[in-house]
Amino acid sequence: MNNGKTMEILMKNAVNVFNEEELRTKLNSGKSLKIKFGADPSRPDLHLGHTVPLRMLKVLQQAGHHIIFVIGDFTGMIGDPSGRSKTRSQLSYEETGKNGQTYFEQVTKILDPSKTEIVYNSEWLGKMRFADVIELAGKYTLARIMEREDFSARYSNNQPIGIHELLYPLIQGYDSVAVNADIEIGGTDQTFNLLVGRELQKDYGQIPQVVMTFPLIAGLDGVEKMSKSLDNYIGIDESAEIMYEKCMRIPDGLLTDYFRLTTDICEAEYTDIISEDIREAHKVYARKIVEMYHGRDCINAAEDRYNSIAAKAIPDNIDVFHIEEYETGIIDVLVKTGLATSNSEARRLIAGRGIKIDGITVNDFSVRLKGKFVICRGKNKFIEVRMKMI
RNA sequence: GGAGAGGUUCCCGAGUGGCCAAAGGGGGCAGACUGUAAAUCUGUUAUCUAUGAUUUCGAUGGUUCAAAUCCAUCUCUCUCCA
Repeated sequence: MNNGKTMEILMKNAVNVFNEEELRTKLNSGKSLKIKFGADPSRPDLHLGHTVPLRMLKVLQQAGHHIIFVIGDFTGMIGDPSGRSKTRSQLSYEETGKNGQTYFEQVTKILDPSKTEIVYNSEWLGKMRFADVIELAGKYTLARIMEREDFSARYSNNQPIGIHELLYPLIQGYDSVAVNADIEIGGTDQTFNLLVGRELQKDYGQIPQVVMTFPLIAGLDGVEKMSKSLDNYIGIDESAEIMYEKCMRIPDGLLTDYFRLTTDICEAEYTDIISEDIREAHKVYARKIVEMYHGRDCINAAEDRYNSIAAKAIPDNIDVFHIEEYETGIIDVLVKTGLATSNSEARRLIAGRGIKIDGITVNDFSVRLKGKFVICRGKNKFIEVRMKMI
């Protein structure tokens, strides 16, 4: 891939580039550049939202550049106390190491492992003495930190701001100094932090990194950004069937963004399908995503399963749950299989006509069950139960 | 160091002695409609051996026939002043 093409793809997707001229110069220098990308160490469960910048990293990789993943294990080990009641679980060295490994396995579904390096920021942050921290803190001013909108908003609303929180941008920015990054990539929510890195590099006598930010995609709820904790995500580790199903649930208005930011399908092609038949467009997207993360061979099975559920039929390969009893009540079965979390919830679901056995709605709490049957909650949770046979 | 405001069920937030398992909203779940979308409407959202019982309103103890509500102590959080 030539530099012009690389530049074009980056510019097309980036929200902001600081700044474009520097980027062009660096790309044309002929050097293999160091591209920094920061990663949260706590939960290495990547979803499609993460793939937006990852795909840009791939483009850079294909142009011969070197990716450095900085795992923020140092901050992970301190634990961020801003969550109030819960003290965030502190991660051990083994855990962060393991998470890093998992992370690597997931990102290499997209990236070339031979050009991808993982480093942990505890390597340098852990060695800093207090004097070093003071020196770092002295490079920035309160006024500049307060430029960050969330800080200033919290301040004017009399919300607490921890001193360590003020330091976070500096800590993260220092990572850029430590790895001497040429370019840093991140989501638009990281803009401020990335720019701090750029400023700090100047202070430490380095050539400042080019900062590029990319859009965050909204999750399946259509409002919030995609995130695991909001449960509105499509995980790249999820099964082909689940992926397909979730893709079909993407709100119509967001499909264009999903196509643009998470696939290679060209603009003309997807805009055509979307304007013609939005339903078909979802299918095209779902197939593409399954293909990307599970391979072409998995597409048909995932699609068939989806269609059979949509037709209100029971899918072929559903989870089987064994109960070591000959006979028991419906409520017991719901709780044992995890379809309900308590007897009360089980009763509620039955009262609300949300439970079916072999396709027939249950309307009596006292139903006794035995043998083999398929039980479902709502429209898409199915479990085949096999009781002990006589 | 001083002054003040707070801690309510998944979240936000009402509730100042019985009608409180606790308003309202959000979110979740289920139903209708549909394209397993969105929007809309409905129901539901502590637990249990279930027309009843048990536990829940930061913690512990107390007052009372009766406490989320009153008192004491403790604890945590936030704001302001110095």
